[in-house]
Parts: sequence; C-alpha cells; structure tokens
Amino acid sequence: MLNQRLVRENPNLIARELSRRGMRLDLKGLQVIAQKQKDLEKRRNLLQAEGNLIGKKVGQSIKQGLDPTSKEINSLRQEGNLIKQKVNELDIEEKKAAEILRNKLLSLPNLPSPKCPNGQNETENKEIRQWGDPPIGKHFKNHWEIAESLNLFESERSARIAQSRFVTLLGNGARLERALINFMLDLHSKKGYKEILPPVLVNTKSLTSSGQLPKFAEESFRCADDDLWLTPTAEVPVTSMHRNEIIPSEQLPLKYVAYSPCFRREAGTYGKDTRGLIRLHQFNKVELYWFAHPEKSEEAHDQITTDAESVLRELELPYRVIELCTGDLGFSASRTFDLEVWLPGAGVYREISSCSNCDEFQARRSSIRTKEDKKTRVLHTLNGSGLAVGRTMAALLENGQQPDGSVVLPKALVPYFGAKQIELNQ
RNA sequence: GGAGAGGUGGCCGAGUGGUUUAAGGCGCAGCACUGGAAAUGCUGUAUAGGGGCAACUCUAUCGAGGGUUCGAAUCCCUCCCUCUCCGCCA
Repeated sequence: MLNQRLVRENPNLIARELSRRGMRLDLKGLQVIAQKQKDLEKRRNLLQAEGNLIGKKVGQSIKQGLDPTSKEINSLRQEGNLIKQKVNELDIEEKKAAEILRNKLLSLPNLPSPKCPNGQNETENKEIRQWGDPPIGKHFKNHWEIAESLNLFESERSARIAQSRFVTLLGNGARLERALINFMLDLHSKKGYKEILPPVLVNTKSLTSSGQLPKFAEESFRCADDDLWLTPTAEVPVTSMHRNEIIPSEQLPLKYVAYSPCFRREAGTYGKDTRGLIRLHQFNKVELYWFAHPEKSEEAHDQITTDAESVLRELELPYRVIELCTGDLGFSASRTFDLEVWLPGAGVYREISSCSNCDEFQARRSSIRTKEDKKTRVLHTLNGSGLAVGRTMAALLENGQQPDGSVVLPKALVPYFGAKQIELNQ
C-alpha cells in the first residue's frame, strides 16, 4: 500500500511513477478524498477533546458534592449530548471517506524503483547475466517425454483425482521432488536462513497484506465455508507471520526459507504449457524471504538473488538473470530479477525464480515496522523463489538426459536422491 | 462439537462507572553514588494520527467490532483467540 501522506501531498508523483507501469491515472479525486478524511479527523478530534472536558467537569462536580440532578450538571449533560451527536455525524462521514480511500489504495500497485528500467511488457526486460553453457540441439527431448519414459509422473490419472493441471509424482519422480526440497532447504539453511514450514491455508487479511487481494481474487482457490484460501506462495504466510509487529533494527535482517505447496488457478492460461511440470494448479516451492532494514534492501535484493542463483549453480543448470521492466513488474514489487533456467528440450529459458524487492509496500499493508533510536519506521520485505521445485525437476530432466534414455543427476543432488542417475525400467 | 475459566503496557499484575493522567513490580535506558562494579536512589521507558521551532500538547487504542452513558479497562451485544475438562481424531 502506498503512503497516504504521499497521496495528499504529492499525487502527481504517484501518477507519474505508475504511468511507468503503463497505468494512466488521475489521482486528483483520491487526493481530495484523502484530504477530506484528514480534515474530518481533525475536526472530530477537537470535538472529542471538548467532550472529554465536559465529562471531566461532571465527574469533578459530583465528587465535590454537587447534586447529580442539579441544573448545572444537567446543562453540562445536554452540552455533552450535543457534542456526541456532532462527533457521530463527523465519524460517519469520515469512515466513508476512509473506506473509499483504503479500497482505492489497496488496489494500486507499488511504485517501481528508480532503478527499474522502463518498458511496456516482457519483451523489454533486460538480460543482466548468464551462467553455464546451454546445450542446444534438435535431439533433446522435452521433460514430459523423458518423465513418461522413466515413469516419473502420472497426469491423466491426476485429472481423475482432481482436475487437469494437477500431477501425481511416482517412484523416482516423487523421490526426486523430495530430494530437491530437502536439498534446497539445507542449502539455504546453511547460509543463515531460518527454516519455516507454514500453514498453506491463509486468511483474507494475510492475502491482502502481501498484495494478492483485493485485485487478484480470481487467481486463488478459496475454501467455501471458512475465511481461508489456499496460499499461492509461501510469501503470503511468511509476510503475515510478523504482521503488526515492530522488529528491533539490530535483529534485521530476518531471513527465512519456507517450503510450501503453492496453489494457483492460472486463470487465462488455457492452452499454455498444458503438458508436464511447468504450469500446475499445485506445485512445490522453496521460498526465500527477508525482512530488511529500509536502507539496506538494495543489498538484500542482490543477496537474495545470489542465494537463489546458488541453487542453479549447485545443480549445474545453465541460466540467465533478467531484470523485469516496469511493464512486467508484479503488483507488490518495486524491482524484480527473474532467474530463467535453460530447457534444452524446449529450447528456451524458462522462469524458475522471481526475486523481488517490495520495499515498504507489503510492510505497510501488514504494519511491519522496525525500531531504531526510539524511532519506528516501516521496514522492507523481499522475496525470491529458491526455487520452484517442479520446474527444477523439468530442468534437471532436460539437461541431464542421455542418449540411452537415462538421466544423470548433478553431484550435489546424489546424497539426497541416493543415486547418480535415473535409469530406464526402474 | 459440549461445559467452564480467561484475554490489561516488553513481561508479571492491580483495577466492577468519574483526580486512572492504567497502581505496583520486573525488565530495559540515562543520570547520581563508586577506583570499578553490585546494591541503592532519581528520571525515563507503547503505537498510530494531528498541532507546535521546541519544551510540550490534543485524539484514539486495555483481544476485535458495535452499543448504553455527560463520562467505559469496568455495564450490554456480536465475534476472535487462549487455557482446563469431556467427546472425536492423525
């Protein structure tokens, strides 16, 4: 959420920055409402002070022995009633204004960082760096062909269990997924991340706090009888873990690594990535998350990205780092680096991690602050996949495929998987 | 799911309609005392939003939201959460 003071004092700045995202907004109306709310609040406060004074007078008079039914007391009571009535009227108006303001503010995205390059859409993203030698050739198979021949997962029967876009991992497939989750959690834990296994059902407040609601309700699965949703990412429960807290600055940064299954409707992607492990309604993800000091979030952003990259390096998977342009930036992000892994079967780089600096945006929605020298201020939050597990498996299959149909696994994974390769007919 | 007890500052805890401006204690910080410390004493110690150069000051917040009242931590209503016992359950 954007700072309300900014709405009142510099709406043009907001409009200008959001235009970099391709939004054309006139914030004059919003500014008027914000100002109105503040004015009403001021008037109400003054009236309340008057009312408090009368209340005090009545109390003192009675204490001094004045008859509670006397003229003086009764006239004070009348005065008090009058004030109360006025306060109520102001209060109703003020709440209306505050509600409108809040709803509008909650559906405005974050301002892009000054460092975020301008652009209309994903075609204008900037490549930052590349790592590894991407194997190229027509003979490489897609990961679902490999998985099928190795009998790693079952898609058609999964539709029987749930729907399309669900997958059931089998045998070595299930084992590999589990190995990857453990490997990633261990790798990040060793770097000082605290491991979290969060609830995957989250309430409306939590989804609002990290920015998925109110705008993207159609992207999440909702429980019919409860105020609970299936989380689209561990970012949601981890953000809300510290909702309404003040974290002393000497404790920052708080670094968490959270494994969770993630649930997304993937509305509007019919026909896209219908086969394999790339786009599912349920997938596993290991998420990195930082609560950082507001002045140190840029370094934190570099570090969280590097930490996410380390998984790909350990797994010897070629990748590149892309900086998203303003037009491709997510709702809560001010700046984002995507990691894209090379898929030789598909012959493309595919997003496998998104590392975002959300600066104050989520923290303000969640009221997460830090305290330093008696001053409280909103802190910064960052998140990055470390990594999407299903897509990592796809990349391992495509990059590790051998002419004989087996798949060779990277050394780092062997202790976790228990074998150097996945053979045919196992 | 049933019955009962609770929810007050960083923590413990008093407070059942009016000098509560939330007592007292613990913790923490500063100062004094000390060779240094302990002990002791004094002062300070929440959040949000306003006003003021500042000292300071106003408003709200005692689980959340409503209500009664001139005045609510205290009374009423709704909801949430915690604990104990019972039932059910991995």
